[in-house]
Amino acid sequence: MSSQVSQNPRREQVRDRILDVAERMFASQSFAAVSVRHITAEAGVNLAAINYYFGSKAGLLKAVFLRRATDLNRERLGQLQAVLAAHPSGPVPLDGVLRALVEPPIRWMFDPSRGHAVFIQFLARCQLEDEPEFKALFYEDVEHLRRFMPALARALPTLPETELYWCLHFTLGAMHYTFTHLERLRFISNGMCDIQQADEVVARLVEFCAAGIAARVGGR
Amino acid sequence: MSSQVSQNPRREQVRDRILDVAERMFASQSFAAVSVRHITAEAGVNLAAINYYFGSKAGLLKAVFLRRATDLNRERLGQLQAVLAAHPSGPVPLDGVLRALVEPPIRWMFDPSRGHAVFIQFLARCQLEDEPEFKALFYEDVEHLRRFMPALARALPTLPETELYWCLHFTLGAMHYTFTHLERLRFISNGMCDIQQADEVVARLVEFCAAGIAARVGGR
DNA sequence: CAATGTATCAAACAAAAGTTTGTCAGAGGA
DNA sequence: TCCTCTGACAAACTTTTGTTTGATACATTG
Repeated sequence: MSSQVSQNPRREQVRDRILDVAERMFASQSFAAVSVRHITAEAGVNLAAINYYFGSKAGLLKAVFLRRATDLNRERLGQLQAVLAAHPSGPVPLDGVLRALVEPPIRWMFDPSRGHAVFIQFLARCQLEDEPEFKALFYEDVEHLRRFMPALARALPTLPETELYWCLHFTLGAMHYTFTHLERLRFISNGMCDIQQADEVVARLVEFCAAGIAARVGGR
Repeated sequence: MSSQVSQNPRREQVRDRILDVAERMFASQSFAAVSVRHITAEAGVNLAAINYYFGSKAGLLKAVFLRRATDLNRERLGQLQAVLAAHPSGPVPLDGVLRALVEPPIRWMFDPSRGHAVFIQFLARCQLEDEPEFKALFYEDVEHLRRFMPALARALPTLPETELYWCLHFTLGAMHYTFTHLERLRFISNGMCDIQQADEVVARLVEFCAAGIAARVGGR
């Protein structure tokens, strides 16, 4: 195991291998439950490598987050801009806005290539970490959700701002739960809800939330 | 600190104090992140007390769970039975079924007395613990959710079973997220969504989910 | 009163944790 | 060739972890 480590002359390889393993472990276990010894052992690198490359265990978590968070937010906002651009004036379809919010992460979730699927679960789990250092990291990430508020306001011109926030909240909830508890849905339904296609999940999610929001508009 | 510990002749007092502190700490931090030393220090009891009363740290978590989980499930199922009994034949109102599902925990969440509010967050967080010993504990708890399926079927006779599971899933998601991320809703809305009343949250949640489910029935 | 069992305590235990250190091999530049 | 810098390594470091151990005080029971 230790003899075949040095067969790769590439420099970045060790760093990326650590990030991949850490991403996977932090996705299924809490920060405190994962030890740097487990990560380095599974990655086949030296124990000191994490402190060498990332300064500390906390630095590693940050690096795992930052490696992909920017890309995900870019996808979301790009899709949002596309919807807004398609409707330059007047109302924007609610479906489109919601889709821009939930489709990119759901697609990542079902993406077998690279660690995209794992990252989504990592993201969902790490939001619950309580250490202030991490909270600040994820609160920065919340900022990009604020960009969806003007779009929602354009899709629902009659709804007061407070209502919009509640709609966003419930939508994020249904999405978030899909990240973390999809396995449980499969279990509780005795395998009936065995989902392989991202499109189907996105369609269900968007339809559910759009209807829930529409009820606020009409049934006031 | 240690001199005023023995002022209470009651036996159960130490046990309950440990449970209260552990419930609170496990609600805001992961299992691995909380040490028995932190718990016992905060509870003002001896370090060995946890192993004495609960056998192990894992046993303590189980005890925290079992202390209130039964009561919560009883409330839920009681409310469900009341709705079903009020409509002995024919269709059951969807609102009532959903309300039986989400109202008890949301009420607990806003209950200032005892540790009810903390327990709900404890419950939400611990569902993500990965150790098989705990997973089994919470999968038992999933069983009582299955009791809601016949009721949902009576409320939505035309919907296939798979659809019912999805509706249950999204509803649990919106509810669950309210448990864990209510603080974030307050933050992202700049305090506009400053909720104090359980009734309002329940009403919003039930309305949102009922409409989302109704869309599946009508817009097929 | 004597005996028993329970609850609490300080102390120690072994294991695991994150981090630091010093050394060595090798590539690249002067 | 010599020097320098980077990366990888084993080893040790200091805390902290969960758990166990006896000893002691006290209430209850015989």
